[in-house]
Amino acid sequence: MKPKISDVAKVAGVSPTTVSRVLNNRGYIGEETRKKVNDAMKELNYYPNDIARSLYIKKTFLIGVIFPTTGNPFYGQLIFHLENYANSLGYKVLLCNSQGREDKEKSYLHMLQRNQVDGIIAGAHNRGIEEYDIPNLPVVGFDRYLSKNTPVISSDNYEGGKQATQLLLDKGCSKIIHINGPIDLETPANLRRTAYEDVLRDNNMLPITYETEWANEEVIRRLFDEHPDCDGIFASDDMIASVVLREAKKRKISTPNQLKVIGYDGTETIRTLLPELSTVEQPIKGIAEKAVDLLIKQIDGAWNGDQLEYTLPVKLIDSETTSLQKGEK
Amino acid sequence: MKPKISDVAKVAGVSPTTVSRVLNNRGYIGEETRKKVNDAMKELNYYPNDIARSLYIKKTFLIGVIFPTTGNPFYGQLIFHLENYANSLGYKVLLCNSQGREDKEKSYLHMLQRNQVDGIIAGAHNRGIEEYDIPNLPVVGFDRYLSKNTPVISSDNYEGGKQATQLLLDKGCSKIIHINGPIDLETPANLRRTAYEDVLRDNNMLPITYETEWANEEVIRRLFDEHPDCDGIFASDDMIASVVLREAKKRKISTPNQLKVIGYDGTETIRTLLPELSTVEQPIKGIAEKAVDLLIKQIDGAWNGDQLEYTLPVKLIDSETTSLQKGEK
DNA sequence: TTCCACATGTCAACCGGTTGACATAAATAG
DNA sequence: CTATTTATGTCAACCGGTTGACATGTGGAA
Repeated sequence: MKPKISDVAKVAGVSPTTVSRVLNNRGYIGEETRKKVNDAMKELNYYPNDIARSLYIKKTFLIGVIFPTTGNPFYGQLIFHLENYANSLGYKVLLCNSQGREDKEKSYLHMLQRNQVDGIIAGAHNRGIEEYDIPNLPVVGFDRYLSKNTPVISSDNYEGGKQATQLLLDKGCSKIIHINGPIDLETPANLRRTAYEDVLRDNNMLPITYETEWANEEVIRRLFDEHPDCDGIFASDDMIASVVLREAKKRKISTPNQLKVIGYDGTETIRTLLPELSTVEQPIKGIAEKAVDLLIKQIDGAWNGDQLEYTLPVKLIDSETTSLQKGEK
Repeated sequence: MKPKISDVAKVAGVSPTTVSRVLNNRGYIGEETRKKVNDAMKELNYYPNDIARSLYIKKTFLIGVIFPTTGNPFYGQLIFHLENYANSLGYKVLLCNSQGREDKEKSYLHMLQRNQVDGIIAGAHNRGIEEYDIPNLPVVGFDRYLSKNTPVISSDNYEGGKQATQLLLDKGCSKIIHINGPIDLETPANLRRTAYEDVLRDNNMLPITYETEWANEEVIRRLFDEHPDCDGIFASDDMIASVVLREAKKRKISTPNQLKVIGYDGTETIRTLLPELSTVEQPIKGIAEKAVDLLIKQIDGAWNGDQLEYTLPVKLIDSETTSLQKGEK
């Protein structure tokens, strides 16, 4: 059986209360006693039962993290930073892969409540769920409006969309098409599209947007079929951009000569595997830290609740797929 | 304050014990009573406190998962499947990104014990830690020997290494170099290297292996500098392979004509971003499910402990970077 | 000498749900 | 009409650590 406080007390020759005092640094403790207790803990390989502790103090130091899947490099990296930063602040992460499925997300939400998590960070690409309005449960959203009172962290989607579109224009594209996720998702990421449309209209060009949930080849083939004269594509994520590049290659459309492509996200994985892809890099680490900070502020009751949206700057990466070719304007 | 069992009992007009009976389906319960209780729970938005429950039943349904980082597509995907499958069996996942750092891994190990996890799944690329020999704590390793009694899941590393090397040979390569992780890590993944060396020696060729912890450009540049006549590279993971491809391109070495390259892992991410890369695909989902099954078997005391190594089959993907070019033999 | 900071012990309540023992009563079966 | 099954209540112990109240005893300062 696992040793408990009373076992440690017995070995150390002190009372259980004293052990608890050592554990929590409360009251007066003599140096030798502290040593005896610590030695006993080591000898018994004792680790305090945090479950019991949590029950009494009504705090678990657990945070639930709900995202579509760690398998996607963007979320994988975001979750890495979330966990890493949370850990450095003494919090632990309960992982939930919702796969964008409403039913899974709901059941995770219940599970997290049963497990008495101190707070939840939930992320983009899930359909609307009203149930995030949980009394006394701090929540932070990423690129996603969860309820009227939950703060949302995003990168500067409008600015990113604007810069990406403007870059294609500057590099001489005359027919620019945008590929985005489904617009019915209520997410700040839609601002990328808004920015794209604004920039095009400002330049008297017609915005055309294709919608696709994932990096769906079929949609991209359709795009090429319907717009053979397209010479610039702004994809709302790098995976989609890479499929675009591939399809262009298949059709002997040269990049960047005939077609310029820019993606979105700029994960380390993409920067390693596909450094030639121009993209808009999101500050993933910054997003993660902001989200955790904000959540813990809520947990500690130190959040005044006035600012609901937090926007972090993006960085344009002008790489080979948008290079200005000689001979072009 | 959060409602508790006694609050539910009050609203439903029954005793706390009856509520518990409904919750756990124990003893006799009348249909109307069950309904009254369920209604009361809904009305109060009641979720049983699993912390309290765990304390009594001495079981948390938590499993700790320790891997270098969810940011890497391979681990990200593996962890996705681990969580997903564990979830389907009623278990929850506590996420730990060790970053391959021994100190972090140790502190995670202690954290997990304090949190009373039912078991731990830990993965490759961490240096040796003796402390995995924890009495009464089920552990499963992935591609990593944790202690003499912990079972290890791996894909068939020897077969994978053999097939990869053989493929390069079959496609006509005459000087094949291998790039691997540090050999001092005690992992079954070293069998990839063993297989490579065996195959080369069987063909009277000299095995040459470069070691690198990560996808390190410098090592790869050195390889090209020192062996300009190399015409086949077997990289022990796809990230490294992609850096090889890039360096080759930089040096105007054409792939696959002058140089054939094959990687290892075959994650979805790589298959999407770099489908031209030949690789050895690991059965990630299968690995995850086997690991969870084995862990839960241990937890349930249903593991006899006789078989310590579990090997799953790999799949060779012969794509463009190893294509046989016309004109070559 | 007196008082107070320091050090430790004893005891019991508490966190919220689980479980077994036992009591009671209605419905159903033999 | 009795025996059994079904349905529910009361009560208390328990899981393991936390905390406050209170007692006791030491040594040093005033």
